[in-house]
Amino acid sequence: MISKEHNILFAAEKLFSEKGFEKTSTREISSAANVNVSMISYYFGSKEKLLESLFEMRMAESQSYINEITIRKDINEWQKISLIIDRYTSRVRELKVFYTIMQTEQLTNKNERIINFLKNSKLGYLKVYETLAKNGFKNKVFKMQPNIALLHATLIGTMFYAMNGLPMYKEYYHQTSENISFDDDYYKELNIHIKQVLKNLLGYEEN
Amino acid sequence: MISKEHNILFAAEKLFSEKGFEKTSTREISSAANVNVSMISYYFGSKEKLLESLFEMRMAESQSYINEITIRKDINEWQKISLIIDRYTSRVRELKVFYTIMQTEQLTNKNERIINFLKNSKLGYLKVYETLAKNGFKNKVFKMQPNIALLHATLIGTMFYAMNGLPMYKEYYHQTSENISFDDDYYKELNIHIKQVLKNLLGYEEN
DNA sequence: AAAAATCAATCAATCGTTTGATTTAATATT
DNA sequence: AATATTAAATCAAACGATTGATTGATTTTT
Repeated sequence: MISKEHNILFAAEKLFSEKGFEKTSTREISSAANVNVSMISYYFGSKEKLLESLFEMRMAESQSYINEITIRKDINEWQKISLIIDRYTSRVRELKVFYTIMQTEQLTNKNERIINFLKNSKLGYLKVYETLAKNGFKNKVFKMQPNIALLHATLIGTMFYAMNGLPMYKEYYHQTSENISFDDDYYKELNIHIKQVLKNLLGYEEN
Repeated sequence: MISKEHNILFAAEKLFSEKGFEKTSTREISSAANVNVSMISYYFGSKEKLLESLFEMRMAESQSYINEITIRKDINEWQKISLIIDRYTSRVRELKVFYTIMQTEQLTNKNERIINFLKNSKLGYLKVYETLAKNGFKNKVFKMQPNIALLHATLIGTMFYAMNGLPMYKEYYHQTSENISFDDDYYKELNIHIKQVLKNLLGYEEN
């Protein structure tokens, strides 16, 4: 059984994603979560802190798998990057609602805690890519040393923009929004596309 | 002399970009534009329609230069794409405030007129890239025929994500936000980076 | 019997918008 | 050119609605 605290969190996540933080009222959240309005303040303190809690939860989840991959010694740097892309693609798809919120808040949010979540997350990724690219170059896996910030921008930018564009793309090809196999193919293609772009940027050639 | 109507429009654009549409009140807009609150309804009908007017203005501006480039016969397909990227990069930088709004509204806005502005804009770009890629392949300028939707996602996604990431990137390198030559270099690098990615995707090789 | 959870009701604040009066500008009439 | 008439622009004040949050009583759990 899921606690009321989690009900509020998940209901809020869904609504924030669909309508944005400001357009979502605490009354909407509470009725979607089947709790009294006052429960939001009771459990989280405020609507603002509810958003912070949401970020706290989702950001913590994503930290773990990166280290897991980077410390492996049985695969080379490209295979590590390839794995990170795989995990990230499926995670972004799985948590589409949250990543929509993240993108929005990245653009206008002034909350210090949230800004810090985003900053730390981004700097963490940059550090990982930098190390992998450097080691990969040293080990002759990669032939080039691209600008890591731009490489990251391309990776994340492509991922998010392709994700956001899917509904329109789907409509353009006269697909109903329920057709999930269309989505599967789309994300599969996206995954290959991103890897191809990164291969080119890093100068990686398969044997 | 600029009319009050324009004052409102530009004040709103700045505020929407900084705080988001919902967090910006009509009173803030009116005092930033040095007009009475009621002037918003008087000139635009409502706050919502003010946003629509803003989209109408900015979207109309961007349509023209694309056709201008595509119909040229003195340059090949890669040169056309290269030119479009140049124009788009400088435009996005110049109208950063508006494109921030555009990105936000793309994620949560439900207004039909705005959705249509965005849809038509995107479909227009896709059509242009599709034609250029096809003709370029036929004329042996390009060696590959990539997925246009994903190519577009990479182009736009990289551009926006790199743009949004600039302040953090700047802070990371201990640059003051007033240092514009840092920005110049950054956008120059970004421009080259995007072109490199597209060259790889299209299979274009310089002579 | 103490603590935690839940509730309906209410709070002040802020929101977008409208009102009706007033001023300014444009047009018509003498 | 001077005056009268109409239209456009501007304003302070107020509107009803909604917002996030809190209260203090009540129920449930420990």
